[in-house]
Amino acid sequence: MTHWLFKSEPSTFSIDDLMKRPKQIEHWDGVRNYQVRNLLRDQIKVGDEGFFYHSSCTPPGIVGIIKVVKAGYPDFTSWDKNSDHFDPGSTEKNPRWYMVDVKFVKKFPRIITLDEIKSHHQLKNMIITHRGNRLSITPVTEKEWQTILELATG
DNA sequence: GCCAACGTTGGC
DNA sequence: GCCAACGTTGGC
Repeated sequence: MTHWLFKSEPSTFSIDDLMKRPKQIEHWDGVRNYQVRNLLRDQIKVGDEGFFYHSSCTPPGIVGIIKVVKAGYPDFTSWDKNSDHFDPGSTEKNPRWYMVDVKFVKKFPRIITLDEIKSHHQLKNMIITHRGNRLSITPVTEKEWQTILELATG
């Protein structure tokens, strides 16, 4: 099983929003980056777990865990003219963008802030700490996964 | 196929 | 609100 980090702006979609969804499941739509599209289509599998990261907020950081419950399938918002994520180059017959379904697993008792990640010797190389990183989903190593779990749950 | 311009992301 | 980073676009 691979671990991932899913980044979202809480003003758009937060872990609390996910908790309130029916069955606590939501599709992770709107990815419009080819590297991340490839991850969604080819790499991210049912049963994979990921951290939920809040970005563009104060403070940014990891707030909990989610689980993949449906593997990559076409992102239908891409051919919805009324969607913010509409892409005329993507059609139902020839989809360009993919998404997965994720389910809420747990919310941490405290946020693991980006500051804390950057200053931790075992976490400071996480992709999330890289300046200018624009990938909204990134792989997390086993070591990083375990280290953060320990920080979050003591 | 190069590369400058442009748009977006996201921390600060 | 600024700006660095970097992916994407489009002219050539």
